[in-house]
Amino acid sequence: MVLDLSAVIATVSEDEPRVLLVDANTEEADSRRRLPFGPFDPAGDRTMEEGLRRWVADQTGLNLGFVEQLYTFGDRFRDPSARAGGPRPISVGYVALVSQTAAKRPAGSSWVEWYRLFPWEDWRTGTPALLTDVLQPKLLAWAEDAPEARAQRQRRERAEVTFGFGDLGWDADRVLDRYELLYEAGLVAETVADGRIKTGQDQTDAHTWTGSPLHQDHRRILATAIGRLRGKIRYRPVIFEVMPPAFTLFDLQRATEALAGAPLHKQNFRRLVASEGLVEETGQMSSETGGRPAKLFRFRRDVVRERPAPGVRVPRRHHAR
Amino acid sequence: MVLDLSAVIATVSEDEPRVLLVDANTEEADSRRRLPFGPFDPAGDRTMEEGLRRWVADQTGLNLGFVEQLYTFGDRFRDPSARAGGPRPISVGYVALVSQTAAKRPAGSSWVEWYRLFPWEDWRTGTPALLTDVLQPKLLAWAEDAPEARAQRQRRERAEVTFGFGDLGWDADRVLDRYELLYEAGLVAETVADGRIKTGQDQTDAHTWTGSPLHQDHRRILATAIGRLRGKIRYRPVIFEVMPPAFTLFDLQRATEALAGAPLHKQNFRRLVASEGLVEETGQMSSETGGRPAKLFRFRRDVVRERPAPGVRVPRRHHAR
DNA sequence: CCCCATATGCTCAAAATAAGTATAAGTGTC
DNA sequence: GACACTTATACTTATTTTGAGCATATGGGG
Repeated sequence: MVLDLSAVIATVSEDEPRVLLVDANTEEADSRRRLPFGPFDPAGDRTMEEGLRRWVADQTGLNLGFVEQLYTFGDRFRDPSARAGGPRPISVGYVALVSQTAAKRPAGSSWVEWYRLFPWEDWRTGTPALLTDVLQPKLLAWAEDAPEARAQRQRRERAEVTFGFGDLGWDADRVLDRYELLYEAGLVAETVADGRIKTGQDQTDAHTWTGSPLHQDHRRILATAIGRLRGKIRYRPVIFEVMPPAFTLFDLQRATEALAGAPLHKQNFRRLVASEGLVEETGQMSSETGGRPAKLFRFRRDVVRERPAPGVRVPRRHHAR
Repeated sequence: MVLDLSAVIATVSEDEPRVLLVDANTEEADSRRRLPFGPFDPAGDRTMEEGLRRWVADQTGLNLGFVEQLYTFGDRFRDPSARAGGPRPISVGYVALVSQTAAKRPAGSSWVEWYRLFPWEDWRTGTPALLTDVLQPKLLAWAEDAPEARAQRQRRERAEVTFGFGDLGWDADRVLDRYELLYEAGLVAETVADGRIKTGQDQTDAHTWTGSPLHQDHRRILATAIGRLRGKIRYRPVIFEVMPPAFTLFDLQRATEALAGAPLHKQNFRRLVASEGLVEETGQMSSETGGRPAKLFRFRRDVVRERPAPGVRVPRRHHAR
């Protein structure tokens, strides 16, 4: 049994949320992009989080700000290509945020826009076309494909709830549920790569919307991280971890929208952020906005001493537009 | 390195939330009460959750309903009595709920009211006297006790925020933060037992409010579980996991209050539960209430197909009364 | 000086919350 | 059987929060 630590290191730059992936090794035959990972050294590290910070600094030169343990992934067949036996890989997954200004590009890895890996999660410009045009029909077809009527209904209802079809509404935090459903339905690159497709259907075009398959269950770990971050921004001021020291309120809004994957009402956003005491004016202005110059703000650290659960107000659910 | 699975198995009976603890072994010298735990068998179990269900059924005869992974605990000195070296214990903590009707008492273990382990967390009958009379002054004294003014202020502010002193308000979900602070301040039995008390003060009376120390960091795992459950009841119908098949609305309210540790407004509670479609009438009545007979309700399973995040409305924060 | 773009301030209706009052329908007491 | 007492349930009201829009401010570029 081997225990390692996997890190979802995220940031927001140019209004896009990004995650650090280690490039596929072109030397190897079946290499895939993967999350950075390191061993856990029980002798050397006092805590797992400390161990994580250490090897991330060693490997990437990044100094992590916010770090939180996500989940421990230990299912058999995490790596379907290695069913033969061998040591079972157990990973403790972590999510970490770094400031967009600090996010240089470590050698051998890349900052990948996470909505290129989860395009159905990006509702910032309305309901994703992929969802209505491709995934919804394919999911319903998959439901029909079940052997008996009962299973068909169950599949259909599960799809309706997790994807908010009809007037159910989209629950932004359920990223993992949606990924798992798509995996089962054979609609992500990993299902195909894992050889789990049983039907005669050609579903290899999943690559066109999810990109190439990631290593092991790393896209699942990523989905867990995105869901956790979306929940977290509501009651902890983690959004400021990805911001530069000074920013306009609209910058802050776009970063929030990037993580939340949903558009926000501009006037209300600024009203709430200000009234909750999350930010304070720096006194300076930014004239890079193209129109009227915007005031620059900074994070008001005192807010954590004043209110127990300070975060940006983001609706958990929203509807198609 | 050893990996095991620890379980916080909780229920609510007679309006008290309870957790299953394995009794201390009176044969052994330094034995303490502990959470049930079992090994993780990578060869036998397909998933960790499956492994957990298996050994819980074997050891206790309980069939777990809701099960959720909590956190993986891997700090060095989880067991301060075993600093010498030796294998480092890593535990994946789980929280599980069982119905109060199914909760028989397995041999060698006991259902312990969790507010006997965390008396400051029970606000159902108002602000706990222990908090205002004992813990608050002792925490402030501990803050004063810091070596320099800066550290004093930091300690004081940390105590004020996590315990909501002044008009800050109590954040019911921060159970772990509060336990950790009390541990550092030497105000729980474990600090004393771990030999972490440095000051000359006699603080062994922590036993009088926390009871005897639990094994290793098991009270920390418990605190994590309570916090998680309190958050969870708001957006998942987990409260019904501890209810019998039929119940009155006031039964449901008391179970909710038990987990949340806060009183709820009766009329509003029933209005919300009904309007959210969480329950439906069974058509029967209960006359065991002492006054006017109450209608019996059952959980409406369909609610999870209708709304993405169905849960009981419980305020996250509340104030002293 | 006018147009355009964005920032910022303010209003208003709808919805959700919080906290009552009022009434119903049983049990037990005398 | 009248009455006190207990709990259940229905309904009202004030307040806060939210969602969405309109109006105005202030820069840059012709």
